Amino acid sequence: MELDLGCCSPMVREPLSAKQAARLAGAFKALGDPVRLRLLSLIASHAGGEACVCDLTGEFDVSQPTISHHLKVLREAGLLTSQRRATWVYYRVQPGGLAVLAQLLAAPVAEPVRAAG
Amino acid sequence: MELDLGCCSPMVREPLSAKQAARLAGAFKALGDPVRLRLLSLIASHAGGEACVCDLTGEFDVSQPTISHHLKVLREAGLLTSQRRATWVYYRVQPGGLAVLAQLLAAPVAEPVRAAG
DNA sequence: CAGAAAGATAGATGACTGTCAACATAGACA
DNA sequence: TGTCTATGTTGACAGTCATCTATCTTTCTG
Repeated sequence: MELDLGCCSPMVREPLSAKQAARLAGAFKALGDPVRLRLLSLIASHAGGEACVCDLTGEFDVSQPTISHHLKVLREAGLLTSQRRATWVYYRVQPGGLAVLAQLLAAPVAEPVRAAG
Repeated sequence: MELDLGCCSPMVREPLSAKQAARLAGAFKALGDPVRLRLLSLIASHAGGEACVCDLTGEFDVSQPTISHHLKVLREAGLLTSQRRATWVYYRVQPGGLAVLAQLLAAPVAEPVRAAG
């Protein structure tokens, strides 16, 4: 999944279409779990920008299969990529995945926004 | 709820604490529904930056109580505020609510990120 | 090939969530 | 006061999700 949204103007400028909303909601839902958020930030801030599962499981109170499940959710949401090297599987943040979401949340809400049209 | 996170450096710079992650996950979970995403963008992009429920219900295929429920979720996530004026209840985007999340997602992922510390 | 280690998958289960119909509440107005 | 309109709340139900244990696949090493 690529999180291609047609494009990416802030959602406070004009109403999202139902289709865009469905797509985006999937990505945000993936972020809507504390374990997954921490996984993401652990991976992103890890040396080299990548981490193997063995680097991650020790950080949580949940089982290895649960970690594996969450990684899969993040991968299918277009937020992570994985690569097997020898015995280990390395995850890294998908370039641009978070950026698309950040841009959509970017909000000039300080000033009144007029109706699109 | 105020979405006060201590602060707001990008989550790709250093690992989120479990506490921060729990707080943030609640906000992202609120965004993780297509109806709520559209509600948010409809309100934000509506004339005057606000909309009453009557402006919103017609845009969806779900019942009014369901819209009311979603608005409550967004309000409790710190993303919307509401104000009753006469018969109508007006919702507007909570200033800074989305901005906190956008900043957290802000990601210099193009360049390799080194381990924190 | 056997065994070990890393990670993924399958199936089960309890908790949560989105939805609706029915009812309750708040304000406007006769 | 009573009634109408706009919203919110409650209770129920079906579907989804996070989690676990058990098992499987892949890869390395004797």
